[in-house]
Amino acid sequence: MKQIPANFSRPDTKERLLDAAERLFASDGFQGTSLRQLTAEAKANLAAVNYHFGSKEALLAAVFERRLLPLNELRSRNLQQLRLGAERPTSRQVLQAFVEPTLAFRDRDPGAEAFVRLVGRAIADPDDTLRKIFMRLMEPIFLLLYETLAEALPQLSRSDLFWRLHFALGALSHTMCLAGRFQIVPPGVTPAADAASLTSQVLDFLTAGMEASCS
Amino acid sequence: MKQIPANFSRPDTKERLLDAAERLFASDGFQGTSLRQLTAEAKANLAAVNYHFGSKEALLAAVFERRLLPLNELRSRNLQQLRLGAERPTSRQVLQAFVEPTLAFRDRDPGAEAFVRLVGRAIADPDDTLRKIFMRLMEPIFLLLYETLAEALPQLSRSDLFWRLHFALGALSHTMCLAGRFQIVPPGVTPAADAASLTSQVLDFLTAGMEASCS
DNA sequence: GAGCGATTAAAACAAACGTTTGAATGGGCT
DNA sequence: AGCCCATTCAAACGTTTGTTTTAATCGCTC
Repeated sequence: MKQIPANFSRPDTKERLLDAAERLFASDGFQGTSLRQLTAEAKANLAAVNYHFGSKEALLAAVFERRLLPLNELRSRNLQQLRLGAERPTSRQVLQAFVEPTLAFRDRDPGAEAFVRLVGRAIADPDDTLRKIFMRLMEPIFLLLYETLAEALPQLSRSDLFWRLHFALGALSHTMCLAGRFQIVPPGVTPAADAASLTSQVLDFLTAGMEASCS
Repeated sequence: MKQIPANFSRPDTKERLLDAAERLFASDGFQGTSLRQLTAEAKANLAAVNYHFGSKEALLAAVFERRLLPLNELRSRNLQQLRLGAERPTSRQVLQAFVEPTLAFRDRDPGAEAFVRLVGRAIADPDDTLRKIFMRLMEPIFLLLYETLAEALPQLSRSDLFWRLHFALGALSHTMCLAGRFQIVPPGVTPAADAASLTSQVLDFLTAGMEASCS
């Protein structure tokens, strides 16, 4: 016999599913997260995913869109402002416009950290579905970032810039993915990881790398 | 009725399984690769995996050990030589000792490219099993790399160096993972990807980043 | 030829999976 | 009260999965 709770329908079911999905996709991956696990964590019924989102894949897309669209909106605004400025932007300014909102995003609410981890890993995820969703959402901002950096670094060929941007994105993605969790820590190392000092450190590294002279 | 081929037992079954596993784990991930898919590609029977390796997980470990142990041996020798030298190594020399064999590895045989992709992704793989195998095998060389860099960059605090090493490994991993395959290419970009010029480019970037002054 | 051990095969097992189905529930409206 | 629609529920469906089981095959040795 079916068990139906006293307060049958809850208006926040969709949100609970998104929150649980965000956490579990970040920690266990898309394939490593079953819908039964996910709906248990969300205190929802298994069929709720198909009802609200249509499929597991569509839920994944919704998880990404929920936060990545606003984040990219913010990044895009930052970059557009630099391009409209009176002076040519420096590479540090461009990178900062992209990196700062990204790393600061982590502290906005409890779920955001999981999201940052998920996005940090997305670029290299073995799952085609996940990687394709991510790339679709990232293409416009990637191209804008690339073109804005090209303005800042006119001495670099487009292909060299392309490679360097990938090195930079690799470094940033790894940083996001780590989220201050280290499995191997050498003696004498106590890595601090507040967003502001981490941002400063990664910008030092990336700016120097982008501006390096060719050998 | 069982179908038994004329030449019943083949001495290379184990190797074919390892090769197929390497390719499929690299392209589809550990979880995304089924044993049926894998044994079909290896032209072996489903039970062969359990017979020769004991489990899917043990096969994964064997795939990693087959190439990563010799690669790390080579990296380790390179680094040890630098530490035994008369002069303090430069950060570029240290990074080169680590990066060069890694990117050059790709060209040694047809399967090695898949392996490089697999390793490039391993650091951030959502699958715990895979990541743990990888980290177990990487811990000694990671610590050696860290300590050798500490010699090269005595002006950096150990914690700053730790972060920068992670930025560098993120950039390298992403490069390995990409393997010259790009989904988003801006107009006017024709990225060349031969190992030697790629190595030079990534070393320029990483060296500058490691040596950046703090802001 | 018989026995042995290594190797291979197909079938079987138990579990897990995303999706679908049909019924129940609750709130709003007439 | 009855109807409608949105939402939730448990069961069912068909498929897939890693592992195990049992028997057959082959080469070697005596």
